[in-house]
Order: sequence, then structure tokens, then C-alpha cells
Amino acid sequence: MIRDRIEEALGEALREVAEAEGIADFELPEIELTAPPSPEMGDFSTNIALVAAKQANMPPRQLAEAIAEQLRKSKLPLEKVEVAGPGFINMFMASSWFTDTVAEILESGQRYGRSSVGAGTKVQVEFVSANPVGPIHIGNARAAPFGDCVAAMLEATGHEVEREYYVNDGPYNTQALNFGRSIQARYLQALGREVEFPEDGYHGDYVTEMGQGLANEHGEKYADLPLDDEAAYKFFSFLVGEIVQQAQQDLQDFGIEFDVWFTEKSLYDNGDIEREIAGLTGKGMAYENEGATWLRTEDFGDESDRVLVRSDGRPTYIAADAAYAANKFARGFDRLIYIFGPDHAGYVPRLQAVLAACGFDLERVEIIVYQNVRLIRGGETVKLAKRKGQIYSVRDLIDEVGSDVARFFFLMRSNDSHLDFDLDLAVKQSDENPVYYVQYAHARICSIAKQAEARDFEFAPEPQLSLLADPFETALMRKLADYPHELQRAAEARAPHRLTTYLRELTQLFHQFYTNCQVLNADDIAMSTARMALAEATRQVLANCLGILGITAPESM
RNA sequence: GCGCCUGUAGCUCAGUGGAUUAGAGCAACGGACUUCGGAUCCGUGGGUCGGGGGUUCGAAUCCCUCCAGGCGCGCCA
Repeated sequence: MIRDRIEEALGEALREVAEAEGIADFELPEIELTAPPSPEMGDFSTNIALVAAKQANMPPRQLAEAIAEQLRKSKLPLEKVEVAGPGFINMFMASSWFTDTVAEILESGQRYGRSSVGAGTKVQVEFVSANPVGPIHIGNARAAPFGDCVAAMLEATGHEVEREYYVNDGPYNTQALNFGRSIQARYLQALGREVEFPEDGYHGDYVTEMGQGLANEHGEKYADLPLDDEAAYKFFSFLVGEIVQQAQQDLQDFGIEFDVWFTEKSLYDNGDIEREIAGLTGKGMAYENEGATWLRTEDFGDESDRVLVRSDGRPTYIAADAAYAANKFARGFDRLIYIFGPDHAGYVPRLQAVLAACGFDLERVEIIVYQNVRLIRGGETVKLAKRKGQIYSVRDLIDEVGSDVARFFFLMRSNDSHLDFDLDLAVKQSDENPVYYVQYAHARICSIAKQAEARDFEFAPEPQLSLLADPFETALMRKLADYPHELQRAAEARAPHRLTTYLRELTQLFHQFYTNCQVLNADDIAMSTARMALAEATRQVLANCLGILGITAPESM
């Protein structure tokens, strides 16, 4: 990447200046290359002279001049290097650099933008992992495109990535049992028995339907089971497969394929949890008190120690999470990424303490929390309450606005920003909807190509890219050249929204180019060929970026 | 009470240390091609970057403090 080469040259220039000045122990500051606010200020700008001035014992402007002189002597495709203001160094790229970018994009195709900076690193991204007690709702849904896109960005930067979904189907999961009790009650009611519905049970219609379904299928077979946890888990177990399958289907329709669906139950079945507890007790990390087994999380920054095993002998989710983390590390991941919803934000320090107490390296664990989603319809917040059965599910969302729109809307905002999802705007197929703005550009480019074919337009055999010198063309090429860096930055920051922002900016530049620069012009074949190449390069970058976001790039709309 | 997140234009949000003008979309108003898709483009109006203090040559951006909103604080997950 050109940025790497510039940064390298800057570092070298600075070192040479330092040497010439006889400065010992010169410490190279971090080099920042930014895009100046206006094109008159060049293509790249750096403040390095301002940062290093004190250390170099030189006035910033003088240092900047010295560095600029070195740059001018370098082999970089620079047309002009200027020192501006208090000591900024502005670099103006030679036009060959812009046109080389277009050639590179056309040559690399789908690979353009990808890098291998993460090569050799195995990462697991665990996300969604909703309690299997009903359809995946809008709150959990935000995790789906986010986690998927973080994974895709890591893949695009060379990491080896696995996407994983954790199914909380353990036998002591309170919510699973609660759900099971609700199913049992509905089942009995379907059989005409007088039973009271659990006060904190799940009231959704789907629960009633599931209870009815069991009654139809099994009749009285389970009618005389006691109303206890064991029975509740049995009822939960009847339905969990169906619920997980539904989740798989919904997420697949949302464009997400998980590599692994990991069940909490398996940790119980193969003894991992027991072993983990025994191991922790053996190391003195766990101890008995008031009949329960506690983990010494307070020693690792938690507010207090946490219960691993309840006084009645049942392990808690913390025991399961510890065993699960051990299992993950045993699978050879260099890095674990957990993606949590806002309801689990408070669990972050606790989980970190748990993992530390278990002896895992927190440097290798990353926990990303995303914020709430509010549904807006008709300008009003849509009120939802899962327990009361007022659900808006991923299925509802995909059916109502489609996967592309839903993904784009979710990915448009930073994960730690609260998200207002405007359903009215999302369903609008108009200029108000930002998704179509981007997709339209892609379709438009495809349409130009189709036009050319329909008209038997004869392009030149090779594009003469040096013809691309109009400011609209230059601005577009400049943006295209940014893509690899933008992708890398977005991946490092785990920030998909940077890509949606980039896409909108790129799209805008394309539409401006389109409006001002006629692509197909029979009177100027050479120019038409060059512009068609630029349009095609733009299409490629749009498609590559949309691909990482998991959004389709339509040829027509 | 404590913790996390947020507070930027009428609305929804980018920008999270650098340049006399803090950006985008939507909304409002006014314009544009008898040529490649008008789901487009151009222009206008609109901002004490929640308040105050501090660090710095420089703060929307870093630190402190206050205010407001959201969420969380279980032998639930």
C-alpha cells in the first residue's frame, strides 16, 4: 500500500535528519498520515514535524522543510511536497499513482482491498447466542450482522476466522426451565387441564402453539409429570431443537452461516464443567462457603466473588462459561471475540475476572458490547416485551424490510451508539433510503456496460488511463485508492460502520462523476474506454465492500 | 448508590487530538440533462459540538466536574 511506503519514507527521512543533527537516542514518533480537508492541500498530510520538533530540537517548519526535501528525493510517485501552516507536510500524488490504482483494481478484482496483515492468527467470533426460548428478536438481531461483518473484515485482512453460536441449553439454565414450565402449562391447558400459568412465564403466542403442538402429538403422555424442574427441562428439551433450527434458518436468511453451533449441554455431557470446577478448586481459586462453591473473582477486579456451584449442587452459568472458555482455548484460537448485547454489558468485568481466575490470558480475549435497538414506526417507539409475548423477531424484520436493508441499517451505526431503527424509512424504496443510494450506483454501472453492449459500442483495446484527469475523476480515484486502508482500519477497530460510511462517500463521488463525465461517447473512443475502466473499477470496489457487509450488489433494481 | 454507553444542524448520525469554512443523509426551500437509469446531480438556509473548568502552540476529540437520557448491577443468562 502506498501509505506504508510513504510512512516508511517519512520515518527514514526523519532518522536522517536526526542523524545529521547529531541527536542520539532519537525515538521515532508514531507517524500519522491523514487526508487533508481540501484537495488544494494535497492527497496526504502529516503532522510529523510538529510532533518531532521538540525532540529534534528544531523549529517545526524547519524540520518539515528538511523532511520534505528528503521526500522529494525519494522514489515515491509524488508530484509536489509542500510545507504548510505551522509545519504540516502536504503531499500531492502524481497522476500516475491515481491511474495505477485503477489498473490495480481491475487486475486484482475481488481481491482488491484484502490484505494478509492478520495471517497466521486464528480468531473466533462468538455472537448472537440468544437464549433458546423463542425466536431471535430485534435486540439480539443487531449482533448478527455486526458479528458477521467483524468476522468478514478479519477474514479480509488475512485472519483465520470461525463464527460460533453458543446455545444455552444447559439443564440448570433458569430461563430454559422457565420456558419449559411455560410450555408445560400450555400443554396441560391444551389438554383441558386447569393449571395456573407461571407468573414470570413466557406469554408469547408461539408458546401456546408449541404447547398445543405437543398435546396434538403426544396426547396425555406427559400430562402427569410433576410440575418440577426436571419436567420443565424435559419440556424445554422437546422444543429446543425446533427453536435452534428456526434460529439457523432465520440467520441464514439474514446472510449468516455459523461454522459451529456449540451447546452448553455438551459441556455437561462430557464432564467439562465438572473438570473445570475441580481444577479451580484444586488450584485454590474456588472455595466453599454457605454450602455453595465460590470463584475468587474479587481477586481479579470483580466487585465480589461469584457462585460457581449453587448450594443445591447445580452449577451456575459462570461454571459453564469457564468450561466453555477453556474449550475455546483448547481449540487453538489465538484470539476470542465475544459480542454482547446491552443487557450483558455489566457482565463484562465479571467474565474478565472469571477468565483471569481460570488462568487465561485476557490479552487474547476481546469483549465487544453493542447498545440497544429501538424500533420506530410512525414516529413512535414500538413497545416490546419478550416475556409478555410482544416480540419483533429477525424473521419479522427480514420479511418487512429485507436482509440488505436490515443489515445496512444495523451496520450504519457504531456499535456503542444506540440505534433507532426507523421501519418506515427502511421499507421506503426511495432516495430517502441510504441502502438504495449505494446499490443504485452499482446497478447504474452495470447498466452502462449493458448499454455499451446493446449499442455495439467499440472500446479501444486497452484503456489509456492517463486520460483520466478531470477533478471528478481524480476525486473518485482518490477514494478508490483509500479502500484497502479503510478496510484495514475498520477491521482493526472492529467497526463495520466505517465501511458503510466509506460506501456512501464513494457512491456520492461516483454519482458526481457520472453526472459530469459522460462515459459512453462515440466521438471519443479513447476517453470512453478510460472512463469505462474507471466505472468498472468503482463497481468492483462497491461490490467488494458490499460483500464484506453481506449486502448484495444488484446488477439492476 | 455504583458501573457501562450516549449527548454534534429541526430529525437520524459520521468525525475521537491538528490547518481561517465541524461533515453526511433526511426534512425545508430553490434549481439541473430533448445523451449512458431522475432511486441522480447542483445550490440555499440551518450548529454556544450538553454546561463549566483544565492540559496543549492547537480540543467536538484528552483529563476533571456537573447536568440529561439509555442500559446494567442475582446462588438468572
